[in-house]
Amino acid sequence: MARRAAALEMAILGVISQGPLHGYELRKRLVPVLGLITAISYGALYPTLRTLVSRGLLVEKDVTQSEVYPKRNRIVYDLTDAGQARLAELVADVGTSSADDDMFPVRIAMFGYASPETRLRVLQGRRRRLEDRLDQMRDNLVKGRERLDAYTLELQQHGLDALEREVAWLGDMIDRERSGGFAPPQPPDLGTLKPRSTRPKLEPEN
Amino acid sequence: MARRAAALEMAILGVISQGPLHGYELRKRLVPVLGLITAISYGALYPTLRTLVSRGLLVEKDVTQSEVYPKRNRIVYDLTDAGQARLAELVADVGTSSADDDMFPVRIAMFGYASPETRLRVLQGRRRRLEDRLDQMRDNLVKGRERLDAYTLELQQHGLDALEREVAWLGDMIDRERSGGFAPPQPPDLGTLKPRSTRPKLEPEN
DNA sequence: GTTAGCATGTAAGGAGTTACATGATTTT
DNA sequence: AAAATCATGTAACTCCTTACATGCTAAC
Repeated sequence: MARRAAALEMAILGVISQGPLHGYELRKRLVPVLGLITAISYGALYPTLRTLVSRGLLVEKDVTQSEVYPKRNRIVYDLTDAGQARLAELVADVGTSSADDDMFPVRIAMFGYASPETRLRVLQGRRRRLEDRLDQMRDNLVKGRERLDAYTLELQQHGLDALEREVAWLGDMIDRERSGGFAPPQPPDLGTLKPRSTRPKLEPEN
Repeated sequence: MARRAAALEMAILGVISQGPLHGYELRKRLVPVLGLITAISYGALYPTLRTLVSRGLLVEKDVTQSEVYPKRNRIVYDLTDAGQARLAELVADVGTSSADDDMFPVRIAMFGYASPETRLRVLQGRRRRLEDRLDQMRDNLVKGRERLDAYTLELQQHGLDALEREVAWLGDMIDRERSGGFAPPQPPDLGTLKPRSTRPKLEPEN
C-alpha cells in the first residue's frame, strides 16, 4: 500500500509539523529539506496541499492576514493527528524501491520524529542496500572494462567512489546514533510564522 | 527545439553510434551509460526509438533474425547523418538548466565524440556551475544554522562535502584533459579495481 | 513442465515542470 | 512609475514507470 513516491508528501508533512505554514512560505523551507537546486514549483505544491487536505492529513487552519501585507489572504495549513501518524509512518519506512533514493534524504531530515531504534534500523537498511548496489556496480565495471571507453570507465569509477563515500557516511551516522551523538530527540518548535523566536539553539555535534 | 531533457536521447544515439543495435540489447547497454540502478523500461525505450526514427535521427536498418532464436524478429537501428550531427550537438552543449544534472554523466560517457576543445569547455562550464551551487548551499547552511535541527544540518553538510568532491573530480578531469591524459584509445589501468572483498551477508551490522 | 530469458509493444497513470493568469504591496 | 516580492492558482505538457499483452526458446 501507498507505494507512491511521497518524497514531497513527507517533506510537506515534516515541515508543517514544525509549525503551521502557508504555501508560499512552505515552498522556501522545502529547499534544504528536499535538497533541490530549484525550489519546488507552485504547480506541484498547491495541488498537493489540497490533496493532503482531502486525505485528512492537513487542515486549512485559517485564512489569515499577512503581517507584512495585511490585505493578502493566506491559507495556513496545519497537521492533523492522521497527518502526524502518516509522517511517522513515512519516516519509519525502510523502502526497497529505487524511489527511496529521493525519499532517503527527506527521511533523514525528519529523523527527529523517529525513535532511536527506528533511526538505527533505517540507517542500517539504507547502508545494506547501497552496499548491494556497490557490488553490482563493481560487477558492471569488471564486465565492461574492455567494451567501454576511457571516459565511461572514469565516470563509472567516479560513481563508485561517490557511493563508497556514501556508505562510509552512513557508517559514521550509525556509530554516532549508537553512542547517542545526536542530542536533540525532537526538532525545535518553530512557533508560528515569525522568523525570530525564543527557540533553543542547537549545538552542532562537532 | 533542443530544450527537452534528452538524456535518454543522447544515450541512445551514443550507444547506437558504436554499432547498430536492436532495442532489447540496447536497453542492457544503457545501464552503465545512464548510471541507473534499474534499466530503463521498455515503455520508455521503444516509443522513444520510433520517435527518433520519425525525426530522421535513426533508421530501421533491417529486421534480422536473432542468432540465438532464429524465429525472433529484431528491429535493428542505425544512426543517420542527422543523428550523428544531433549527437555531436548534444555532447557539445553546455547546458544551464537543472536538467543537465541528468545530462552531464551521459555527456561524459559520449565524450569520445567531442573535440578536445569542446571537452575542456564542457568540463569547465560544469565546474563553474557546480561552484555556484556550492556557494548557494554554503549560504543556505549558514542561514539555516539556527532554524534547522542536527539531522538536517548533517544532511546538508554531507551534501556539501559530496559536491566539493564532485568539483575536485572535475578539476582532475580538466587537468588530465589538458595534459592529453585521455588521448590514448586504450582504457585506463584498472589496477585499483578489485572484485569486492566478500561481505558477511546477514551479519548483524556493526 | 515450469521457470527464465529473448523480443516487441500498448495503455494508464504518476509526479513533476513551464507558462499563464491574477492581484496586492513594497522598494527603487 | 516601474520593478520586485508576496500569494494563490490552472492548463498543458513532458518524461517516465507499471502493468499488461504476445509469443518463442533454453535450461533445470
